[in-house]
Amino acid sequence: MKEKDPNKVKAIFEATINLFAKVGLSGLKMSEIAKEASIASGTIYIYFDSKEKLLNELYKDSKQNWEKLISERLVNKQLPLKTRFKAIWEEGLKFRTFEYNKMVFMEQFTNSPFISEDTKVFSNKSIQPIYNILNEGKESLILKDLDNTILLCLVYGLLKEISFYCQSDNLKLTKELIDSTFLLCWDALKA
Amino acid sequence: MKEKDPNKVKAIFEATINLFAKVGLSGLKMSEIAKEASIASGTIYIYFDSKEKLLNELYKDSKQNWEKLISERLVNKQLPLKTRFKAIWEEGLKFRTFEYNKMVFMEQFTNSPFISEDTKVFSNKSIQPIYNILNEGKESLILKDLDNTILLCLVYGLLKEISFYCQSDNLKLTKELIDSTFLLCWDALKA
Amino acid sequence: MKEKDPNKVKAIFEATINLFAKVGLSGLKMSEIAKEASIASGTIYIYFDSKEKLLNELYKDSKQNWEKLISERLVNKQLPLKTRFKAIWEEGLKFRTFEYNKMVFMEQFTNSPFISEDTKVFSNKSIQPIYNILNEGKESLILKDLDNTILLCLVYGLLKEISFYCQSDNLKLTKELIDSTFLLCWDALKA
Amino acid sequence: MKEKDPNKVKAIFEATINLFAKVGLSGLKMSEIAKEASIASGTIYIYFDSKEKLLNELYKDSKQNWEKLISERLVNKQLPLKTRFKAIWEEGLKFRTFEYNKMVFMEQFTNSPFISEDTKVFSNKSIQPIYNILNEGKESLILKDLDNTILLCLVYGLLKEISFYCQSDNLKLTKELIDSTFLLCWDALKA
DNA sequence: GATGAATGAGTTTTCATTCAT
DNA sequence: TATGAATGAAAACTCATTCAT
Repeated sequence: MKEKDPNKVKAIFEATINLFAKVGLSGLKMSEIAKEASIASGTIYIYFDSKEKLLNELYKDSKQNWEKLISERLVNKQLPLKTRFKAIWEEGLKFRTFEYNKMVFMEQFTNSPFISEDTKVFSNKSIQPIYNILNEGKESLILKDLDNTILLCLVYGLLKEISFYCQSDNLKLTKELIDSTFLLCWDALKA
Repeated sequence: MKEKDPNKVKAIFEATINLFAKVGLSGLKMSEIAKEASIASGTIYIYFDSKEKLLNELYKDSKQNWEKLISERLVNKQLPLKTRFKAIWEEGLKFRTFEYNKMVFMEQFTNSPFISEDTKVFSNKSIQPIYNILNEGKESLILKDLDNTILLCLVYGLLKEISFYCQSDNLKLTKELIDSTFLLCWDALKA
Repeated sequence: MKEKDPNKVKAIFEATINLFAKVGLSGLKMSEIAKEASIASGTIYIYFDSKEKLLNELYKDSKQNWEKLISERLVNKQLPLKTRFKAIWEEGLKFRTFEYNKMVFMEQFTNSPFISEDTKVFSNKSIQPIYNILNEGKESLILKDLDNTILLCLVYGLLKEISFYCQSDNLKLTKELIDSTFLLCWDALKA
Repeated sequence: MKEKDPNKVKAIFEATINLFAKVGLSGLKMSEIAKEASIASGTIYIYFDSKEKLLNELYKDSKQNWEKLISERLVNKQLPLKTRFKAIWEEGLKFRTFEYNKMVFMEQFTNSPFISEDTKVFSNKSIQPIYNILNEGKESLILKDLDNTILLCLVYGLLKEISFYCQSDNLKLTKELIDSTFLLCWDALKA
């Protein structure tokens, strides 16, 4: 990625995600991305060497956003675990609904021929903070003593599904929804 | 051979799913599918008019398998709700793990340029039986009185995530896993 | 062309001409010819080595039919030239209307990549008898003293056009039509 | 170059006709057309959606050229009918000889699998002006009182055949040829 | 001999990428 | 830098021909 107009990079990323939401990963065409970004197709190549590079950069960018959010939400250790967890839940649900297409892009991209070896080894620190809070909950006997992988499946699984229905307007992201879905989540996890 | 070989359709479907697992939807090439199915590329076109048709048929077939399973599991109304639900859970988890790639294919296909209008309106009776059991549980005050969409998000979300880790060998599909994940699920749903 | 069932050869020829009338030379497909002839596509290859061979054989066969007709019509030298010419005209018009598609096939085939060197040198004796009658007419000062090529253009040109409209039912091949078109032809040719 | 090159359409049309003259309709290949037009095969698809579209557009363009010529030649009503008719004859013969391949393309295309329903209903105003002059001639008792279809068969038939021999250099398009062929035509038509 | 599913070479068509403007 | 027409390698698709039955 060359250092040129940063707004254009952002525009290209946005156009790519918007298009992805419409046509999926397999439907993404450079010419269409350019059209969606209101630029010429050749212009994309000023910012990205290839389609593969563009998608990998977009993946990394999206992943960093998500990780940044998670880690930012985890600072305050003063509050009770349930309160902290709920804060993460709320933030996660909002973020995932708002950035739904980015998240789905990330998931599909991981299992596509576009992902480079380089990107595959890209940081996966997003899981660590959540791991920590789960460990803390298990140690203090608040949460079920199950493998973190299993507990995370519940949290992420519910998060993904709910955010899907929210972004497609089958569910409204209200305070009530956040509360009731967190209740489901918590009842499942608690010892 | 003079008669159209019914096994060939199956072989093509399997080859497509296998390849999909390796390269994703965007990486699927007719020539590669043919190679994977050990037939000539032209042969695919004897059974399917086009790539689009093939993928749509595969989608419908996969969906029907899933729906068939769900509805078959729901016959015996004698047993208590929790027992019946657990049976579905176990079966669903096994099926989804075993047919993991088909399930992911279905999800990605739904948001791809390949899906036809025809397929979009294809039956969605898979949800009905589960809806019924959820309604029954809510009426008898066993389950939380929440929107079915929300409750299904929990069930499906957990199912999807667990089966993902099972098929990738990060989790083993043992009796213990089935029990503990069902416990998570049930604790979440129960009133 | 192997010597097998001669009816099948005829059926294949007919099917080819019928199909040609519908889809033109470029639209001819071996599988469609087979279907039109109510046989399997492989069967065609028992009678003809290749598509090219089939078309070349059909061309030769069609050409021979036409030449046979012309020469048969020219035997009786007793009658006056105009009478003999009119007989040819009538016969030619009937034949061309009836065998319209064969004639058009022949014309298009001549200018196609299918025609073999072998067929190109195939006899062209069809013109000779007409040449003779034109020469006779010019010698006896009945017909215009113009190049035979030019005179033939008039005869064939009118013949082709009229037969086109007859076979497409825009003209009816009645005695009146034969008379009036022959009159046109004769008025043009006569000195 | 940033603007679509209007000459390119013309170049593609010309390449197609040139190639058609060599290999016929069934021998036309997009890659060969591109080579003949000295462009990349992909470039054709910037100007035409498909081979079918290209051929249909070429047909319409060719037809319009012919119609334009015919109608332009018919303006001056001052001159005697025979003079006007001869002018058309001369012009038609020259045009048809010069554009011989276009004319043959048009005829073969009409009976091919490429022609679209859209093109089938494409204007056929070329006949009208000639119809008018024939009607005028019949009313003033100069021409034979025969169906216009029949009279046109003679005119077009002769025109087609003569131009065929001219373009293939078996006849030379001299003043004498124009005169003698017109004489043939006129003798046929005149009452 | 007859069949028609299977084959794969040869087309058409797509689309990431280049490059003249 | 920005453009978008042009490119051509690669993918989808066709269809003459083969061959097991």
